[in-house]
Amino acid sequence: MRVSKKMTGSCNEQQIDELRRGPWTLDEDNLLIHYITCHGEGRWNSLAKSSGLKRTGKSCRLRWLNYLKPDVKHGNLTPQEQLLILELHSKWGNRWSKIAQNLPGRTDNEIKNYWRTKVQKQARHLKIDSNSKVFVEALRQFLVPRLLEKVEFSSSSSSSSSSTLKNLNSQPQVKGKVKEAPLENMSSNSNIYSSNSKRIVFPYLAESSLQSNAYFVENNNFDIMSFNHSNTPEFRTNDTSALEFQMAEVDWMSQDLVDDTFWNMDELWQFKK
DNA sequence: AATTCGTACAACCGCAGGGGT
DNA sequence: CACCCCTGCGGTTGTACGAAT
Repeated sequence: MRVSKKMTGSCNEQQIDELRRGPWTLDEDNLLIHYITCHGEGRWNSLAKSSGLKRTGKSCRLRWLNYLKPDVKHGNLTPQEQLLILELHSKWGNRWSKIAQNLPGRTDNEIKNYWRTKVQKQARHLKIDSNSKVFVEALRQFLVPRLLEKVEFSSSSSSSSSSTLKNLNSQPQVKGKVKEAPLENMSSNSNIYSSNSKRIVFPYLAESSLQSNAYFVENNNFDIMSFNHSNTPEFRTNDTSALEFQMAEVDWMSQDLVDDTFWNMDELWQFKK
């Protein structure tokens, strides 16, 4: 494989000829890990040259940040993380790196892939533009409640302690405009699930119901204060009347959707039985 | 069993912005 | 100020793999 001259930065012709592309081998991974362990990360172009890797600095950086770095989480996104992505995407759009900063251990690339393969897939299925208000409403009305129930389900089944989801109706409810969530609590340097009772408010969700919604992260669990999606005033707007029609047209329990883990209702129905 | 199709995800690409000279 | 280099971001592509036919 050849690498175009444009992408190589300061490489000369001979170096370009030698550069490798495509999937990383185990040896290359080990070499990169070893080099960064000894010399630290950064200065990727010089790292690429000094390490002996026949890769561009860009490629080394990407491989390290997205895959090899020790604190990178691998595996499926939890329902909590999915909710957070939906929430943050509704606020910031395709600002993947910014979103990733609030999901410790998750990379922008992973979140971007998740959005494209799982969320946009549903938009295609519904024949809705994934950036449209209509699709945001669809997520709000159909996906978010399911994810919330998944969170509840996983919490109640995985923990016997009182740290599971709790109805916090006895807590003072947030009235009016919901305050911006203290997202700094979820910075990349802190584990959002590890601190005790850090309050996280999802304004996107809050806006979707007459009563505001607040979630408490406590001992690895989200606590639902309230989620009253049936009272969504926006659903009475002109914009969403079209959505109602489309929702009626789409079989949300079709095999295609059910098979998808993102929307899989199997466990939910099992839970409800 | 062979082929086609769809999905997930790793990797690449172009571009913009910042810092140094 | 202009230029160069480096870094990071977001969009896109390539490919491995499992499911469906």
